[in-house]
Amino acid sequence: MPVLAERHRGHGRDVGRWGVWVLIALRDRQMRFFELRESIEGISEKMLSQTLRNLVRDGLVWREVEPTIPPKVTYGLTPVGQGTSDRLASMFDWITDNAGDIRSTQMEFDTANS
Amino acid sequence: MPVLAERHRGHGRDVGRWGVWVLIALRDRQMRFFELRESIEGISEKMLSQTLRNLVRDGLVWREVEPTIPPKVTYGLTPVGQGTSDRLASMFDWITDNAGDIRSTQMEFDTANS
DNA sequence: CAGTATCCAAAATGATACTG
DNA sequence: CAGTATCATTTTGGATACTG
Repeated sequence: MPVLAERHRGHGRDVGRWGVWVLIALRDRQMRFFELRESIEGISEKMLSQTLRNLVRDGLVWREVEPTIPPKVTYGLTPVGQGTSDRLASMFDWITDNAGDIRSTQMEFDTANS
Repeated sequence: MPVLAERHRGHGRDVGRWGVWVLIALRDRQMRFFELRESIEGISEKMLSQTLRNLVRDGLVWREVEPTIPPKVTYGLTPVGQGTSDRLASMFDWITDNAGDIRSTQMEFDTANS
């Protein structure tokens, strides 16, 4: 999903297939890096790190470091990120609520085209 | 963006980076294939065709063929697709309205990290 | 703990040509 | 007009090892 509704290269940035899940994960509460890694099934450290960097750059997520040893790094939603996440969640809820419809349509489609 | 809020392979389907733009484009009115191609800047026929097939499969978009020569094929949003598109648009509007914030955050970020 | 670096595999996309 | 087929390329992601 692109941040900034622009398709032209140079502006905006794509948060990739993982960005939406990070935004959703942070909706309930702020989290440490490892908590995000554990709560987002299937994400690698590399992709989580990369996705977070882009979201921070875009101002949707903030990052706070406690320079202890070992360090603690916490992430959370900024106001803009919160609004984005809320609207994203609304869309997900809509899709989930209509999952029955979607599934049967998919099955009909796959049956018709096999 | 995944259709069906599931990350596990086998279910849901990814409408890719173009799906959101198709959903947005069809928000105002139904369109023919070539109209979509012209209104979505940068999309190739291949990707448009592929994206539309997935959206139809997912029941977010309907497809109607007039078997004339040459054929006319029209696409539009189903009720589920309309709801999805509305919520997507709401998120885009939010991001657009906050583009100023986002841009300055990006610039600060890029300055700080160069 | 929270990353980065490197290398490789896989998937998505683009360009071009072609068809009913 | 509305696609599909094929191939090249770009992009993305995963595995692994390493570091402050």
